[in-house]
Amino acid sequence: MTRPLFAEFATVIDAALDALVAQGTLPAGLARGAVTTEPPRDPAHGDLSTNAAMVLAKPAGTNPRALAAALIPELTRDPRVVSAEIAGPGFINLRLTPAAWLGELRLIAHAGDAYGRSTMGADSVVNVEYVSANPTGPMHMGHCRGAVVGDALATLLAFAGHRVIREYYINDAGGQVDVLARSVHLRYREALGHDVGAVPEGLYPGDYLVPLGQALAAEFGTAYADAPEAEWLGLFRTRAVAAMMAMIRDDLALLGIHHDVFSSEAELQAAGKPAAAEAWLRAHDLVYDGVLEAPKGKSDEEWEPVELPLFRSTRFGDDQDRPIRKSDGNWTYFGADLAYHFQKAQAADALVDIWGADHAGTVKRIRAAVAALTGAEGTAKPFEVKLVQMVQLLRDGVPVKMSKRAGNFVTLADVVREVGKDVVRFTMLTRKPDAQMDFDFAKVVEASKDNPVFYVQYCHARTCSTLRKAAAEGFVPDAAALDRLGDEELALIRLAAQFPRVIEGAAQAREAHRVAFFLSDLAAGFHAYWNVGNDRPEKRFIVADDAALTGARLFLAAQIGQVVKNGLAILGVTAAEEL
RNA sequence: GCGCCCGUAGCUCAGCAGGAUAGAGCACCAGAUUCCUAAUCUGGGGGUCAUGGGUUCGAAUCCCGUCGGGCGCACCA
Repeated sequence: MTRPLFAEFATVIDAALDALVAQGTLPAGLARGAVTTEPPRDPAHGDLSTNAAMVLAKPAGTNPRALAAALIPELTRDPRVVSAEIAGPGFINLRLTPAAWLGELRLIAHAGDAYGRSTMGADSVVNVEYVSANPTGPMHMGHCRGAVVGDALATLLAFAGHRVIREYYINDAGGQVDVLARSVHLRYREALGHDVGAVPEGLYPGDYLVPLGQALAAEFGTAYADAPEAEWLGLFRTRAVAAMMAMIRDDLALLGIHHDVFSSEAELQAAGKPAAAEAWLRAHDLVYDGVLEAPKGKSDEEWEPVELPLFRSTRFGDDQDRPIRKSDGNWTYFGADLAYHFQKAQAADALVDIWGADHAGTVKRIRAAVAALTGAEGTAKPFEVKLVQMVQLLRDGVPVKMSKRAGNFVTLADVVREVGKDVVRFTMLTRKPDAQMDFDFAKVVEASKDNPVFYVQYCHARTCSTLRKAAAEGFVPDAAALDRLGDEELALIRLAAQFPRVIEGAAQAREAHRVAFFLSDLAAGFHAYWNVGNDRPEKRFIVADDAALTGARLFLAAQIGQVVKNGLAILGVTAAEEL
């Protein structure tokens, strides 16, 4: 066998359905997309369960149980099937031979680091844009979750057979980076000995700009100290953004995150991309000059009706048409972002954006833009925005106070230094992204079974230590006597064998956290099996007077460790060999 | 006023493209541990899946309404 068991049986079921079609029992051409092959919720129901009869009964004009009855003789032809029975409303439950499961164990050993890899993605290109923090300062914890979620998703998609582009969009064209440039200029003058006093309201106060000011003072001397802004703004902006991006890359590297592509908004604009997009949209009557309505529910005292070039996002489900340029003629963030997404779409088959939840309000317009720009001929490129909720930092249950104004936010680098990359990454994936989460410094480093990070890593380390100890006693993993493995061991194999399914499901849903939850389950299963050995020494991995059984058990331990390792690799977490 | 996300056990959360008796951990209760595989273990109680309708053979899951919580609502990125 060269394919994971669940994938293998999906085709077995498919073939059985084909046989029914050939017999004339089942009409040809029925859509089988809803047919599933999965483990039953209750293990007592068997090893594999399919809903094929239930899903196809209606379109076939029959009832589920009758269809199931016809399907069963076909399914039991497979020598790996011990029994097939109809259950409940029309499920077919299959029991497989132990040998089938032992084969899966051999497959894990054979595939090694590639176990779970899928060709589902069919080499299609997915662009995952994540982080994209403004280049105005170091990464703080607000960016962290999106960074980890995006990075793990990118790895997951690659594992599932996609070609992945990891991309970072640098917002280096708006007013924020002018503010940055001014803030740096202040530090530059400060470095030259000018008395600058307190950092004025509206500029970035953080100390991280001090070294840059000093470097610029060393490089340019007093040349720009009293010069008008127009003479230095562009230069300082460029230098500041470059310095901030270097800092951000270093911060990301601490988490093991490396993007393939960094796209600059300023370069995009300089290359005329937004203008080209506007022209194209105007030609298709998707941009027009109009006046927005005053926002409802707000006082309209400050409201001034202005004619602006508006994108018809309402045609694609947005609540309001959106301006792509400001009244001063500059591009709005959206105007540039729209062109940016078009650019990304040209180099990819599908797009995923990872955004902070505070940007939820702009999802509709960008979705509309992608639909408009990529859907002109035929179907639009698949595009998803994944929102990531905020993280509340706690220290022993007490919220960590942060004030952006004072500049004393907790940086990502601080947190990684304190608790480590692996803890940060795994913890960020222990909750679905659209739920808020707490990150408690005390809890995430706790070495107990209550901490999933530890629990999963300990599982891997335990398999390693077992193999080390066994080796010292002269035992090695050996598949020769796998048939000595019993029900407890087979249960563990069944659990591990779900890994390929989990990968495909998670990739399809673009949800890397499912991998983390699966690993917790697998670790729980492994630890539970281990604990059986407490009371029953004959169930331990090393049974000193039975080399064949010990070899088989060690083989099992090695493969469980392998699956945990593969899962952790997707999450970007080190599979430590000892803790 | 509108939009988006959320509402599952006392607490923190899963629930896999609707599927079989809704799961896990914590907490709680009752036991176990002279054996070192104790970085504990076994067992147990506990849920009208916010709520009211609808679709379906079948709904925590899909649709609509209501209540409650969070976030966002012009040329700021």
